[in-house]
Amino acid sequence: MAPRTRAEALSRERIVEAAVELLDADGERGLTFRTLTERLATGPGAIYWHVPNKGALLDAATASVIAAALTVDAGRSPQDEIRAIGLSLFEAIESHPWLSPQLALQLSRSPRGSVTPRIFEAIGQRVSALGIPENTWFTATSALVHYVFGAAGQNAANSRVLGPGVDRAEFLRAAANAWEDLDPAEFPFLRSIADEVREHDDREQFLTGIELILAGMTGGSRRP
Amino acid sequence: MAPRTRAEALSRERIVEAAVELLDADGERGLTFRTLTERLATGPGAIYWHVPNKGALLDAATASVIAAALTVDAGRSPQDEIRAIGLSLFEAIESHPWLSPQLALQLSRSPRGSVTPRIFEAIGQRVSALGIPENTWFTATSALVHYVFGAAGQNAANSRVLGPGVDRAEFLRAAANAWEDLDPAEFPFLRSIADEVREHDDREQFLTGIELILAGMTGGSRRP
DNA sequence: ACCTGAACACCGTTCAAGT
DNA sequence: ACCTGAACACCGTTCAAGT
Repeated sequence: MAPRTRAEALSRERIVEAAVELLDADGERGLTFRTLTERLATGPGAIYWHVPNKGALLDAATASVIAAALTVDAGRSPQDEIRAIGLSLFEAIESHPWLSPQLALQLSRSPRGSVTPRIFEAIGQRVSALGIPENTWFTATSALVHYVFGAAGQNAANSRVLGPGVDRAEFLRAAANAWEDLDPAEFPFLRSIADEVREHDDREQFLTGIELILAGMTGGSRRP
Repeated sequence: MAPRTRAEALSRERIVEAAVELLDADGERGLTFRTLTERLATGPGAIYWHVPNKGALLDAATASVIAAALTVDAGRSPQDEIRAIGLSLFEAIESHPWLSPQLALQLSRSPRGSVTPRIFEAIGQRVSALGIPENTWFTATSALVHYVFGAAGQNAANSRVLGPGVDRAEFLRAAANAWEDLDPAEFPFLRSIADEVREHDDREQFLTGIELILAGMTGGSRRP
């Protein structure tokens, strides 16, 4: 993490880029105005000239990573593209775990922050191509987006715990073992699925969840 | 927010209780060791005697609110109880918006933090009573939990933006109007659902999403 | 217009000292 | 065993001053 000598002039893009690198390297706590100024070989005042505050900087970092994740190849069906977008977001959050709480905050802020609207738009376009009634589009899209965020968030949290040194299979095994040791009276369900936890594949499970929602949307019964 | 004279001795419970009150009143930034010591009429050292650090305090506050939300009356079917638990969590997060990012963090931490396992257990018990194949329980439960968290998180964010003074209908109207003004080429979907956004009911939409997943689980086709 | 860097207010946490 | 409160290291942000 050697401080870089200032070749080019400072710019909003260079600041955001450096912020993403710091976040990727050390998580939320890796990004402070001290680490940032050191990395960019400048002072805090210079950064405040380009960015109004730290929140805006986090927003910009989030937007730049998500925008890249939302561009996926054309698929052979809307369903395929929904799977592709979901998986792309899933992987983006997996490799940038700091995105998860950030997205949770972004989710609101009305339609101001451009991130959530873009995700809604990307998935909604495919939902509207599924051939389901127009008055179900909004709800169906919301369900998909919420599921993706929830699932990806959990996964991000896992990969955060894992860290660089920890083996994934090892981690799952330990978690499953811990669940098996829980009080049978209080946690019968967790004990019953411990075996499955040990062997499951995150990505596959994520996609199966999308499948559940797609099945409910296109084939399932509607609520009375 | 008058500082309370110290009647009873300090205890972990009294500290957690005060923390929840401060969080409810002013969100995450409302809880600092200064506001907490002022409220409890004591010094920081006294709090550190009962609680190891701020993270643990937030965990305890989360656990206390979630535990209350997870106790629901017996329903007439597993589906009914799943709806009841989902709605109860939804409402808990709605009235304690600080729960949302906190849950996102809690989600991982292996099975250590007791919160996520309890939610999994509560929903999983009902899923296992649905009569679907045992090897689908884990994935189905995960999908439900992730959906609940994602949806509730969005709603929490909304209610955070709303604040005490802002009208809900007003807020939705403004959001819908903003979406209608977006570039038609870039955001055709958001424009098309603006009307629906204006009139939708959060709680109903949330439950319909649960219905989608339930339908996918019990009736829908499975992925080839 | 863009950058410098000292200074400010505030935060979580520690710890020697009291009872 | 439980509490006090001054002190420490660190944080985001400001702003007068430079170029």
